[in-house]
This record gives sequence, structure tokens and C-alpha cells, in this order.
Amino acid sequence: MSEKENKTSGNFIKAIIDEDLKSGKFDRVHTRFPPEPNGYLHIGHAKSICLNFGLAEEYNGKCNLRFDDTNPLKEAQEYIDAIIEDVRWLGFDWEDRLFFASDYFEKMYEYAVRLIKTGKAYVDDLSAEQIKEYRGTLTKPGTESPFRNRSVEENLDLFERMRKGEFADGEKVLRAKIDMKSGNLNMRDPVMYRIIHASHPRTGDKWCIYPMYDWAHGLEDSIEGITHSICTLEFEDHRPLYDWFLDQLGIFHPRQIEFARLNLNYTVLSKRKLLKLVEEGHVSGWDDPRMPTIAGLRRRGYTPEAIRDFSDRIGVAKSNSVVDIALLDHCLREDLNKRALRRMVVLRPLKVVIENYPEDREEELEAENNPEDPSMGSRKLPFSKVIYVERDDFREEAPRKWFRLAPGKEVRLKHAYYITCREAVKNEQGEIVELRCTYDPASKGGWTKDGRKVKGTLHWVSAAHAVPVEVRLYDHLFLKENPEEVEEGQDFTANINPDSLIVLNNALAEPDLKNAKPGDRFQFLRQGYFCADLKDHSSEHPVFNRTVTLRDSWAKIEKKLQS
RNA sequence: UGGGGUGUAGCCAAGUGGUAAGGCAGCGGGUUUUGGUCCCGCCAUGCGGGGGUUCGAGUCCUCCCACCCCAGCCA
Repeated sequence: MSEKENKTSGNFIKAIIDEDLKSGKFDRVHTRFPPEPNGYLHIGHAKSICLNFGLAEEYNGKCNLRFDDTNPLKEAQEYIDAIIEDVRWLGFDWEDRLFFASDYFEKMYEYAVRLIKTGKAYVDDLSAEQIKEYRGTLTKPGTESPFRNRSVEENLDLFERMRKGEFADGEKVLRAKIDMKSGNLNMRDPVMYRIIHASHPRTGDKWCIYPMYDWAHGLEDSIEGITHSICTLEFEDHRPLYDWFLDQLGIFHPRQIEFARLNLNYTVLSKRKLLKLVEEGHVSGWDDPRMPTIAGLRRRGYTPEAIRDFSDRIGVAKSNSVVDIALLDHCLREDLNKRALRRMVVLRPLKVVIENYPEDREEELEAENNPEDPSMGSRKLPFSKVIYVERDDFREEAPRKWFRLAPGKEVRLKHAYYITCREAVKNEQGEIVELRCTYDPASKGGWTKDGRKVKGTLHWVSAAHAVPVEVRLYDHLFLKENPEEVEEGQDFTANINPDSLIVLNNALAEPDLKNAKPGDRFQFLRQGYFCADLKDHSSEHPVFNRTVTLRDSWAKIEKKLQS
């Protein structure tokens, strides 16, 4: 971890930990990140990962990576592999502490037997629908099951037979005997085990009864010696149950702490919705660069450092909030600005012929790789009579404050020469197909001794040396800050931004970009940060994804000018 | 009179009785061979609202209001 990660000022979790350390409740800090392997990790999980591993690091403690694999119907090895890759990519290390809830199934079974023996758990024959009816409602107390008072011997026998597979799915469950009248529905005799005859990614067909979250999670934490079990707000109501199980068993008792999950504007962050985007083909997959998944962000070109910095800056609290995605953009730009090589790529080329430049002449110009960091060196840039500039950098009629190309206007070609636009050549349709310019030979390198003011600086590529590349311009996946804001009968997919991906097939890059490798990041001068695609990029067919644009103050000025 | 939470600027968020940190966004200015970066300045007499305690309240008491979560054999 880099030294820049000095966490934000205090937060309530640190306050609790400090208190626990001071009071002697715990003499160490041990956290865990406990994903269920039923989907891909997203930026919201990153917040939790950074929190848990960050706390461990800060308090010289440990943090485990533990899969909460208690439901074989939804979980898969594919997800386990992807999650491990993602957490590692984010830069965290769990050393030899990679655990699985399924490794504790036997132990959990023994604990359940203990609860049965003390009369705190019973086998119930009620169907799922009946259990629901007996549970009562938010305002109406529940009713006790007729099977609630079976003898310990009968419960022991039935539970063993459940394990042996003598019953079908749904035929029986093991329930905790707590309080059917509790105002907290979680305490109305919660189900501890259900029967699922399904193969588990890790335990195969060894088990046909699987523990429920509430029963399993505290045990997992306890077995691993977790001191602070951090989860999201919706589990606040479950804490009394978490505590109850541990207290009944009299085993090591971690402290559960709940915090508010991350929400980001212009995006959705729920496994269900992300899955829908994938399944309905709105995106190309879990790692589509528009997805807020770790895999998607990685492919888009985000850095682990930027994501960690973002996690630190958003803070940790208990109030539901929606973080502005502009903060994520900011963290990214700040990181990339320091480390990305500068390169010139013309996205929408417009041909420029420099009339007074010799036909067969070619020059090599020196260009710095990163003005923020001279140690990153420089490269050579070929220059010749015919070049390409950005179409957007020319206007036939220049608006006020325009310091780019227009008839009669002089601009600087970055690292090269000053050129002045003499004429715009059009085709029969009236479209501009070429610019005729002249250059000032005395301006080599992009400056003159006379101190003449040339405000506009353009990026360009030499026509004879340019490398054709594909550029994918990504933007927010959703048009609205809150994608859920839809008309009657619609869902969030109605707010998908049709321009969230624009593919440019005619972009031209400076020669050096031939050497780019998948995953390499660059700043394309005056455009933004780009990353060679992890999957589709090759030297034969270079593909660059736009990670994030540069801030564009001209866009703001122009907007103001128009109003 | 079901239970559990949360309300500090446009968005996050510190603050633990002594007179409202910080970041993002925004606005204004400077530097600049990227309209980038960087630098400087501005941006809550105010902490959901009303009462109260106190020399002093975002912090304590009290009443009220708003919003979020819970009725899976999901996590």
C-alpha cells in the first residue's frame, strides 16, 4: 500500500475499535471480507474491501478473505475465481487466510446439535408457506409452530435424518426457538438449516442441508477469531440474532458493526441489476468497461490506487448517501496525471497540407513523455508536409475566445511548429475535406524568439507515419443521476445512455503507440486517459478505451457564450 | 404505541459542551508549448424543526417532522 493512503479523519468504526481496545474487550483487530460467490464484485464491494483490509492494516491486525458459500443454488466456482482475482488486483493480501464457510459445515452441525440439546432449536415440519403465515406481520405477532415443543430426542433424530437425506427439499427445517412475538421478525424462530439436494462448488454432494446466513455468519466469524465483523446497514436488525446464537453457544463473540453501503449517481450497484444488464445484453459482459464491476473498471483503465483513494475519501458512516461519480473521476485523473505517458492521437482526423513545407522533407522532433515527471523521458515524433489534426479543432467561423484553427488563425502544433490556416478546401457536398496551411520555420519546437503569443496548442499526427487505431469512447451508462427515476411501467434500463459507447474506427495515432501492450495506460493529449483494451487490443489491431476525459474548460466557456 | 436506523453546504463528511475540519462540484483570478496539471481566493451567523438546560448547545433533555431497512427455507 502506498504512503498516500492516509485515511480520512476519524470515523465511527475506528471510534468503536479504539474503545474496544481501550476497554480490553479485544486486544487485537481482526476483520474479514466475506463475499458470497454468486456474482462479480463491484465498486461498492471495493469500499468494503478497502475498509476491512484498511482497518486491519491501520491497527496492525489481520483481515481474512472468506467466501460465504452457504447456498449452492446460486454460487459457482467462476465467481470464486473472479473475486479472488479482483481483491488481489485491488492490492490486498490475505496471506494464508483464504477461507470458506463450507469448510466449517461439520463444526456448524455440531453447534446446531448443541442448541437442540439445550432445547434452543427444533425441527419444524411446517411448509415454507405455513412458516410465512405463522410468522405474523410487521404489526401482528407470530404464532408458535405446532412442532415447536418436540422432545430433544426426537429433534436430534430428525435433524440427523435431515442430514442423511431422508427428506425432500422443503420438507423440514431446523429452527431456533426464540420468540414468535418479537417486534424484530428475525427473532421469530429463524430458520437455521434448510434442505437443498444440490451439488456445492466445494463440498459437492456431501451435504444436503445448508446453514442460513444468520446461523452461519456469526459462527464463521467466531471460528476465525474475528473481532470486528463489519457489514452493511440492512443487517442491523440481524445483530440481536447474531449475538443470540453466539451467547447461547458461549463461544468467542465478535462485534458486528454496520455501515452504509455505497451508492453512486449515474450507475446501479446491485447484483440483481448488474446481472440483468449482462443477461439482457445491454452490455457485453461483467467486464464491459461501462460496468461498475471491478473487472469492468479494470478493463476501462481504472487503477487500484484511484479506487482505494476514492474509498478513503468517501468516508464511512451510517447515513444512506449517494456519492457523486465526479469524485471517482477526480481520483482517477489525479492518479493518471502523475503516471500516464502523454501521446498524440487524432480521434476524428482532418487533413492538413502545409504548403510551404518541402515535399520530401521529414523531421524528428523531441517530445516529453510526461511534463509532471521529467524522469519519464521523451520520445521522437516524425513531422512532414501532410498531417492530421482534430476536426473539432477547426471552425470556419471562430466563436469568441476561440484559439484553435480558423481561416487566418495561427496555432501551435504541440512540440512542432506554428501554422496558420490559409484556406479550407471543400468537396461538392460542401464538407471540409482539407486545410491548407503555412508554417513558420522559425518556430521549430513550438516557440519563437520574438515572444509572439500563440494561445492555441493542437495535437496532430504525421500522415505518412500515423498508425490506424480503434478508439472506444465510453461515457456514463445511464442518462439520469438516479437510474431508478422512470415512468410508470418502465425500469432502470429505460435510462440507459445510447451514447455510452461510441466506437471510432478511423482514429490515427503517433507511431509509438504501435508498441502498446494490453492494459497500458496513456494520456492522449487534450483528450483524456486511455487504456489498451485487455481483451481486444493487439499490435495488428490496436484498441484503446477511454478511461476518463480530461477536464474541459473550453466546453464550459462555450456553453456560457451560447447562453 | 411493531422493531431497527439516519438527518451538518449542490454531493460526501469531520465534529464527543467552548463558538462549524477536509474533499468533490461550482465561481473568480494567476502560471502554462495539453482550454490539462499546478497555484491563490470565494463558497453553512449555520447543523431536519420547535421548546428547554447552560455563562456557552451541531453536541445534553424534550416533543415533533422527514427519509431508509425488516414479514426468503437469499445474503
